[in-house]
Amino acid sequence: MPELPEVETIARTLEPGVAGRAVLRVELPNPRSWEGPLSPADVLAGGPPRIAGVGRRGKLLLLRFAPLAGSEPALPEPATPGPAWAEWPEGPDAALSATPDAILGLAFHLRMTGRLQVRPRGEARPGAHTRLILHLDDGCALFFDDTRKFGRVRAISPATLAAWPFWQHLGPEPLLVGEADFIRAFQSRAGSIKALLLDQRVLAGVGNIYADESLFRAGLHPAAPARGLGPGRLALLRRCLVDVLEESIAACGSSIRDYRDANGDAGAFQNDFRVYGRAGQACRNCGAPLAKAKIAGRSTVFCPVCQQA
DNA sequence: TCCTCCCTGTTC
DNA sequence: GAACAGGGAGGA
Repeated sequence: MPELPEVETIARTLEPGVAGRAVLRVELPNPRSWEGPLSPADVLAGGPPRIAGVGRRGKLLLLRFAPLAGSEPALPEPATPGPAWAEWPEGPDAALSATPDAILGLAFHLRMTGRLQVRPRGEARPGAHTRLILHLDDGCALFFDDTRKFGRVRAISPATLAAWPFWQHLGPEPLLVGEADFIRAFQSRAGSIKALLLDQRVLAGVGNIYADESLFRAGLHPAAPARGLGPGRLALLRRCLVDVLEESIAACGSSIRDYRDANGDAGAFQNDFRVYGRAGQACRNCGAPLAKAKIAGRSTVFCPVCQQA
């Protein structure tokens, strides 16, 4: 279940193997994993695109193409080094002023079980769960595998990004949003605090794991109406969410069962979970047994003593 | 605003 | 052999 820290880790580990490579051929063993108005053929229509880098926006992993020779730069270079578009002040939307039909790259949503991995020459045969293969000019191939077929990939251009509601409605990055904007976003909507944390229009990149972990750290009951929370408690939630996301990124993410980074390595943050997956076990803070309930349509683990509405 | 569906491997 | 996991689309 790649959430923000896992996608960030995949982006960072994937970049060395693909940056500077050209995509010679796109193989699509499972067409249902491809979505959007642009086809794989559109990606190659202007000649083999060259991969400039790997980024992230929310839970989307972005394979960024270099501009074609002779055309306007489709995307500006990130203002800060590193693969994350999230750390890019003006964001990829700055490219909307560029050629509207230029292929900017590919956007992957890994959902539950999606994996990205570069395989060396000779190992480029699709497996049972391979959904997409990008054949690169060094003989290697980038594999998109996804056992549960929930993951999706699409080609993006300025025009299709502008017409993609999910992209247009994505909320701010949790690691970048300021305290005042965070508080405003949560106070302006109805619903439980957990439902809002999971809503990608409020914040981009938080899933079930980091919602539960940040709520525990902030001492907030997941079913608490967000509107009833004062600015102080929301400010604390933001601090706890930033902490847990940064700790997880430092640990290369959480591996429940499926998640691996682009090198095939597991993360380590699952060892630091305080509530997720620990229903019935003792609260690390007070010793009470952790409760489990379905909140916002997701299984939710929390401490009924430490977390209050 | 909440429910169902999509998927399949794992667990009960 | 059923329940469960879960992000987002789409419908009630």
